[in-house]
This record gives sequence, C-alpha cells and structure tokens, in this order.
Amino acid sequence: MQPMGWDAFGLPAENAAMANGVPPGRWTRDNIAYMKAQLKSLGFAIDWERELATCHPDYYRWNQWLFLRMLERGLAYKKSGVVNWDPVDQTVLANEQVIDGCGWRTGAPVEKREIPMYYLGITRYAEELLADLDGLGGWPPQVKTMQANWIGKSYGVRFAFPYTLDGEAQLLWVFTTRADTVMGVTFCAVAAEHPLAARAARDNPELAAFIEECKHGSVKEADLETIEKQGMPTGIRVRHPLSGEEVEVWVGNYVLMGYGEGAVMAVPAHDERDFHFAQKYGLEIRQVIEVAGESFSTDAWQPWYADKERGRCVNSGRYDGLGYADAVDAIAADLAARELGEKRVQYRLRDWGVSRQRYWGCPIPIVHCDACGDVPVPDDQLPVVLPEDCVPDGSGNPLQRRDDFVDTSCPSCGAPARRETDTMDTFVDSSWYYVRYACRDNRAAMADANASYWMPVDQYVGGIEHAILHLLYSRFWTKVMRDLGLLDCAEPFTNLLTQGMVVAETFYRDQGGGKKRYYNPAEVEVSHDDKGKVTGATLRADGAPVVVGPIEKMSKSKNNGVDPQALVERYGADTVRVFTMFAAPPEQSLEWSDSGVEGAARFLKRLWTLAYAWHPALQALKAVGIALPPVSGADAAPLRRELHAVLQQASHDYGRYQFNTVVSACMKLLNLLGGLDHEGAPAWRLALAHEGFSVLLRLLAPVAPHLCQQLWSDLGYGSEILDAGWPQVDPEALVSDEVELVVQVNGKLRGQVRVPAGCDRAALEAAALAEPNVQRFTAGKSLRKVIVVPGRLVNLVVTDAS
RNA sequence: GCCCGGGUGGCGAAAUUGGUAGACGCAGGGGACUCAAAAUCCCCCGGAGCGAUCCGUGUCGGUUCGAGUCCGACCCCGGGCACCA
Repeated sequence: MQPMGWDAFGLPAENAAMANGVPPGRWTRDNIAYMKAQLKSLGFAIDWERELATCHPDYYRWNQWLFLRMLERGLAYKKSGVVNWDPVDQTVLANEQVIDGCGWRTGAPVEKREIPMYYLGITRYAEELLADLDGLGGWPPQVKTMQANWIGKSYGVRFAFPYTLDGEAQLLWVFTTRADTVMGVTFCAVAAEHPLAARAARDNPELAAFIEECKHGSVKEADLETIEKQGMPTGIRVRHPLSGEEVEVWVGNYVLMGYGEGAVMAVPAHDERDFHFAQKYGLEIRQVIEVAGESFSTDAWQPWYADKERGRCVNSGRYDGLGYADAVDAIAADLAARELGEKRVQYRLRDWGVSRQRYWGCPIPIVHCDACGDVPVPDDQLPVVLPEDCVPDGSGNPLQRRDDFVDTSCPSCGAPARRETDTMDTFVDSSWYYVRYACRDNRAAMADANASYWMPVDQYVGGIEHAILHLLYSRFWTKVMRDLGLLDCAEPFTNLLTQGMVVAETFYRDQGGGKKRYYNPAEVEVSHDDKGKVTGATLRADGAPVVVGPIEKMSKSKNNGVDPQALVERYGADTVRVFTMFAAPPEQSLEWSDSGVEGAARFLKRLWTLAYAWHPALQALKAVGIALPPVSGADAAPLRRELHAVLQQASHDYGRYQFNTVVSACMKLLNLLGGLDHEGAPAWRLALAHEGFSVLLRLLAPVAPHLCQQLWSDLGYGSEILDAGWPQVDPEALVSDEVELVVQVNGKLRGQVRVPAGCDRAALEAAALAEPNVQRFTAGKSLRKVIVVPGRLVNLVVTDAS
C-alpha cells in the first residue's frame, strides 16, 4: 500500500471529503479535522500531522530551505514566464466543479498571461539526467526512452543574423540542427513574445493586433503543434551571416519563446513546417540539398527534402557537394571565424517553472521589499506556513487577500514588505517524500545518514502517467541533494514498476458555455445492447440521460473514480486482492469491471473447504509425528511433476511481476489437489497433499495473506507463514522418462508422438515419420529437411517428389 | 502534430520471448443433487463442416521450415506533451 500524504498524488482526504458530500474546495478547519479522522479510520497508523504528510510545516520547511540553497547557487531564479490562465467564472461556483481547492475549471478558452515566475535549473543537469539513464537497469526501457526523448539532446549550430535597428547594430540569434541548409534560408521567424516582435509592433498596429491574438492561444505543446500555422511580416530585415543577403523577419504563432532562442531560421525547401508556411504566404523556396535520382518541386513536400543521410549541398557556393556532417563543420567554422556562431549542444528540456498561483501548496519563501527587492526569508524564520482557514471562492489565489499572510517586514531592512503569494508546484513535494520517510524524526536537517542508508528506493511503484514529469523531477531533486551533501546517491529509484492506468467510462452533461458536469459511474445506470455495447446512460437520481464520454484514466476532474471499498465490505480484502491481481498484469491498463469477483470468491472458498477436508488426515499425521514418506511411485510422479512445473512457472512470474498468472497457477494447484481423493488416502497421496498445500499457500500468501496465514497454522505447517521461506522447485520432480512431442509437416500440426526422454535424433525422426496421420501428409513426397526443437516439436519439411 | 505503449473468443486474459493459439477465470448452455431455490459438483463452450480438414491473434504486404511474437505501410484505442498532479 502506498504511503499517503497530502500530495504525493491526489489528496486522499480530499477524495474522502468529496465522497461524503463536503463541498469541494471549502478548506475550513472543520474539513481538515474531518480529513484527519478519515485517514485514521482508513487504518493508516500515521500521525500525519507530526510526521509524514508532505503539507506538514516541517516538510514545507525543507522544501523552502532547499529552494533558498538553490537560489544562492543560481539554480533557482526568477524570470518572466508565459502560462495558461483559466478565466474565472463565478457562475461555476454554483456547480461545484473544482480543481485544486482553488481554481475553478470553467471549460472556457484559456488565456496566456506573462507573469514573473521562479524557475529551477533542471537543464543544468540535462546531460547527467540523460547519461545516467544507462545505469537504470531496473527501469522499463520505454520509460527511459521517453525520458531521453524528453531531454532531447541535439547537436547543432547557434548563429546570428546581424541587423541595424534604431541606429544600433544588433544580432538575431537562432539555433538549428540543420546548418547544412543554411544557404537556403529565405526568412526568419520569431515568437510573438520575442523583443523584436514587440519592437516591430510599435509602429505597426496590424502586427500588434496579431501579436495580441497569439497571446490568446494555449501555451501547450500539443495545441501549438496542431493549430494552423500563422504568421505576419515585421518589416524588419536581417542580413544572412554568410551570404550577406537580406531576409525578412516574420512573427510566427508556432515559434516557442521558451525553447532555444525564441527565433528560428526558415529553410522552406528542407523543413516541412517552413515549406507549408512558405507555400501559404508565397515566400521563396530555395533548394540547397539534392539527392541523386530525386527531383525537387515546390509544388508538394516530399520526405527526401529533409534527408540528412543522402543529401548533398547544391546552390550553396563553396559548400556544394558536401554531405551533412562536412557541411555542418565547414559552415560552423565559417560562422565562428566571423564571430557569428558556433557549434552547440541543445536540449529540448526546459527549466522547471515552480510558481503556482494557488492556495494549496508550499509557500515560496520570498519577501518583496520596495527598497531591497526580492529578499529570501532567513533560515531561522522558516517555515513560511499557510493559513489553514482560507476559503477559496474561485476568484484567483485567496492568499493575495489574506493580509495576515501577506503583510510582513523586510528581513533585510525591517521596512513593511509583502510576502510572495505564489506557492510551489506540488511536484516539489513528491520529488523527495521517500527521502524524508527515512529520516522523518530529524528536526535539524533535511536528510541525514539514515536517509543515505535507505536510499535509493529498491522498488518504486507508480502509474505510467508519471513516466516523464514526476520521475524526472525526482531524479533532478536527488542530484541536487547529492550536490549539497545531503545524500550519497545519484539516483532515487533502483527498480521501477510502472502500473497501467485504471480507466473507466466518463459521464457528463453539458452545462452550456462549454462547461461540463461530470457524474460518477456509481450514480449512473448504463444500458447495453445484445453484444454488450453501451447504448446509453441515465442518471439514477432523475432518470434523465447523461452523455457517455470517452474511457479515461480515473481522476477527480472527470469524476470517474471507482471505490473498491464496497467490494471489500462484501467479499473481504483477500478476495478483492485476488480478483484485482488476477484481472490483468500490473503494467497493463485496465478498464474496471466487477465481473469476475465472484470467481475469486469461489476460488478462496474452495481452497478453504478443501484444506479442511484434508485437515484431519494431516493433523493426525502430525500428531503421531510420522515422517512423511518421500513422494514417489508411478501414481505420484506425474502429479508431483505437474506440481513442480506450476511452481516453477509461478516463481518465474513473481520475478517479473506478472501476478495474474501467479494467481492462475494457484488455481491450477487447487484443481490438482481437488482431484486427489482424501478419503482413506494412501501415504503417497497424503504426502503429496501435504507438499501441495505447503506450496500453494506460500505462493498465494502475498496476494491473500489473511486466509493463507490462517490455513498455514491450522494445517500445522508452523505459526507464521511469513517465516516459512519461498517454496523451492525440486529438479528431480521435473524429470520424466517420456516426452510428448508435436509433429508438424511443413509447419502444420499433424500429430503427436511419445518418445523416451533421451531419445536420439534418428529415433525421433523415425517415430515422427511412423505416426499414421503424419504419413497421410508425407506419402509420395520427398523429405527435404527435419527440424527438431528439443522437448517441443519435430517439423518435417517435404516437397512433391520430382 | 510529436514521443511511449496497446489491439488475441461474448468478457478479463495466457502463450516460459520465433515452435501445439485461447492456459486460468467470468458470462452462457446442458446435466447431477433438491419438493423447489440457493450453494456445490460434472460435462460443453472461437467460426465453418457429419467428418477428414479448413479458416482464425486490428488491416494489407514481407522474412522464415514455422509468425500473436520479427520487418514495412496503414487503421483504431490508451498514456504523456511541461499550470490536472
């Protein structure tokens, strides 16, 4: 069970409050008391207020302390940032659609806002974060691939286009990974937030309007990539650094200010996006790369236009004939000679903006003073704590209206000053909680020798949705703590299991104005057609229809979470655990359904009944202290072979976290034991049952601990199943003197043969050819080849006799 | 749009990583027990065919003695895309 705190993904207490009808987002002292009680009733032996909760003042203290250490080292800094801003809509208040106890999800289009923000310098660790992925052998490869792509190391050239503006010589810097195409530049494009765009807009109202329009879009990469590419010329011209030709600067809505220089060179002939942009606005497309045997046309884009491997420079003066690598070298050297550029390694990764305009988060420990500027809160005044009785009303960050929080004095000069009201991203909280668990009692330090002793975490389990952000932030935070001498490890998690999402249907009604109200699956009656397809859904409360939305991961905002508590109450925890583990392997996403829970209940019931059927015989055996005879003989051998084969498979599957087939193995063992007659059983059968139950109970104990512990002691194996040790495969039991092989003819199954275990190839071939059904397919053909897969099959390759 | 996964019976899935496709369950059908029902137990259960056999792992193509598994193209679904956390 995952330890629970206030963040580290989802506030359990908040969910509990919502489930109990407490209006979400009304964070009053009463609610907090209620939530504490909820946590206690859920059986968490955590005094969360004193110890573990990541919102606890003592945890905030170290968030803030480390933030200040980063600030001292320039690893945290303040700069202007562009964020998405949900417009506040008071009418939503009535609908109780809430996010984060602060902002209200309105469904209205977002605006971009430019505000001062604090950033953490994760990009300084980009190289190490990338390189250390190689050492993470216990991580799923796809997670490492995702992180590597996210960091996005690329080799390129940073160079400048000189220009003169307002009588001053200036440089427009750009970055490109395709310097070999630089002679094909026909224009440049800058982001709407670029200073050059602002300067040009000063005497160009049309451009100013366009820039204003760009500000209304989203800053999300997904949206930027899918919007229609739009642009407008600035009228400003810059000089090509190599050819000296003048090229025009455009403002493009697809250029990101936060990435690279906020400006790009455009080579329409060899970049697909530039190509379409140039086509749309009638800009020049100049071919400077050719591939032998292909012909270039400005009519339509072809993938080879961007081919780095086969391309050669043309129409590029002295670079003609060079391939990609040589051309980049030559061009970079020439740019360097003019002091207008150099080779540069670039990362896609951006610094981590941690400022949030929300109430519920760790306060950023800064005081704003008119005289001294932004002053860090001194260590001895940490932590800066949140007022607990704040009631968000949907009109922005409520901290801004709390004078008792905001009004303070400057730590430097003592004059009246204002506290920063932005709080930290809650990813900060989740970046090191596992470190704090190992040294939670230490009031004097963020981490100590205990933390270093326990770290790194041997086995971390989390949802695949955290593959990039949370897991990358945690790795970064660990490296920062190491560099500050707080930890002696460089990576937080040795082994990683990424669970698939539990997904469920979403149900909603449109509230008008793009707003939606989501209903929990428990409140909804779903109708199906004969094939089991969903045909519609109605709300139980009023019988009127609701819209069936897409199947998505369970979340608060979509209100599609399903609480297994009802099942636990009806069937017991062991049954629900067996059912859950049996449903699918943990890495796979799973659409939640109750069907099948009956099967799990039946299985445990059968196990219990069968164990007690054998109970008197096994007890009697124990009472007289007879040593069990070895399980041997012709009757026992095949059964014991099966027992150990299943055990081998189950142990293997535990090793790869495939718990569904472990449960399946336990069911097979039960079926095997159920086939043994316990009435007046001979010694070998008693011994086999004794061995069988001991294996089955130990395999199942991690999944159904209560029942297995009880049976373990009832059947007289010992007092604690936890101390029993893992069952071991007996290699002798697996040995068989006969094997059954499949016979194929030309790859198609035609028969089976039983042969002695040590049978040689010739005898095997003969046996296969002798099989009557096989002969039907080989008669009159000539045998070309015989393929033998030991222990599995013989494949006879035949052709028509010629 | 980009990155990462996935697609197998009516349903959840398995196939020890290129070697008998559908293990183990759920649902369904039939039977036993019962006055009856529940529970329990037994049998059947991908499609076509009396059968031999043929077809079948999202679609199309390829490699191979042999492909759910490998390669190429495409379709659909899920996760992430930096302020949901």
